[in-house]
Amino acid sequence: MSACVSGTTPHLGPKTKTKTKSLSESQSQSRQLLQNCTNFRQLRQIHAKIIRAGLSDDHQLLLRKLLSLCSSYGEMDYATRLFHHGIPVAGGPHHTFTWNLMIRAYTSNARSHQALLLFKLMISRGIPPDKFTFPFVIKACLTSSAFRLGEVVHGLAFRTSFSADIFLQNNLMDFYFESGHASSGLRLFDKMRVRTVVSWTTMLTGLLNCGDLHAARSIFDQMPTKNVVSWTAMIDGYVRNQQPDEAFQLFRRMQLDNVWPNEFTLVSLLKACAQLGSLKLGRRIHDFALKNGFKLDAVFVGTALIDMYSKCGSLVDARRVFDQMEIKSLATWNAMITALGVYGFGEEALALFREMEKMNVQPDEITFVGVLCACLQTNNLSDGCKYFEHMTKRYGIAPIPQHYSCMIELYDRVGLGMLDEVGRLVNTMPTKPNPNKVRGTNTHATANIGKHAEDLNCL
DNA sequence: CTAGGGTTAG
Repeated sequence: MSACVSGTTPHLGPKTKTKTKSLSESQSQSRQLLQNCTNFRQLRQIHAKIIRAGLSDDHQLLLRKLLSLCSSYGEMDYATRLFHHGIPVAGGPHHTFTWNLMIRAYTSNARSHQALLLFKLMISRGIPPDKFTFPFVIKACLTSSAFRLGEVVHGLAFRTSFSADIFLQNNLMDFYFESGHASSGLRLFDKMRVRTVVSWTTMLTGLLNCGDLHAARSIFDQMPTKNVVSWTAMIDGYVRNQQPDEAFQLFRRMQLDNVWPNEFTLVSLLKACAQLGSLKLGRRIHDFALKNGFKLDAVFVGTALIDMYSKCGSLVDARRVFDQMEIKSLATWNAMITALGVYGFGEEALALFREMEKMNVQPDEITFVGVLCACLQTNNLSDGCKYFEHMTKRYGIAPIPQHYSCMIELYDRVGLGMLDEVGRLVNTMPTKPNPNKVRGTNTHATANIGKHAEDLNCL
């Protein structure tokens, strides 16, 4: 199979028609091929074939298929060129779909700025937006923090009949809450004539994110129907407010309501176990997850388990879960490295970090909190300095207060007579250290670690 | 003809 597709500039091919095959025939063939397309390489081959075969008037359909595939492969540069070559300049109402598709594609590929530019172009070209356009654009405003523009778009939609659309209203509520204008979000919610469970849950999480647990609970109690997302949002609200008992109470009520938990629910409950330091409860959740077919490779659950075990005093179980996970995320590595460091296995933590590097997983600042903590555990000042430099020079990661705390503590313990070095380090800090926080990086339930000392001997 | 939203780790 030839991998080489001529040229990198995509377009939708010659205007002249082929004589060998009927157009509808080759078009349905291309459609079939696109249906089974699994990667970008294949896509380019199919695209080349489409160009060779020529296209009928109905080529918008193939264009859309190509565009949505590009979007799912993250190939937005290719999609952009395809779009601008393939979209008719004049445009008409039936092309709105294609523009919407592109706007959404940019946003879901972290290019919401381009999504907004395209929306402006769409308006200036006179392509009429429809009820799908506005929610997509509001989403783009949210992810690119374009608050003023969001307000303008809201106003624009308000002058159309689309402002009554429930999706747009939910989106706008979310937008106002997320950009710190809770009162606007609240007003919108109050004015809504029809509300879905999503409207209520958006309201609920909006209030939780403002830190208003009471108002959130009141909304929760007023909800006409609740689903697993609403229950989980409320449970997680209690966890975030350090009320694990309340979280579990709610979980029991949820089960009485015959609502089945999902991965999100389990993650929240595991966080609650960690707060309680209850290994017993944590193991029960773990058993529950295994019995009910929740995969550890659903990375979030696996990582939450590692964190729970480590905070509840069982490093062995944490390590076991880690080793069982075939798919690991950056957070998974971070959780395990941090756990080893906290338990005093500094060498093992550093070994794991090197293994992570070998697997080409890019570390972040949290990774280095774990790494520097590990150096602190082994009182190894030279390692600490080495990794501190490794972090800033090799990875270009800017130090955060916890890094400085670790380093200062290290100098303090090991580097007697190195006061000059400490002073130099402090002077490079963007913000001055908070003495109360110097030892505050360890959130583990330290009291439990002693109780499970036998676990440590197994390592 | 075909689309869209709300809860996730350290």
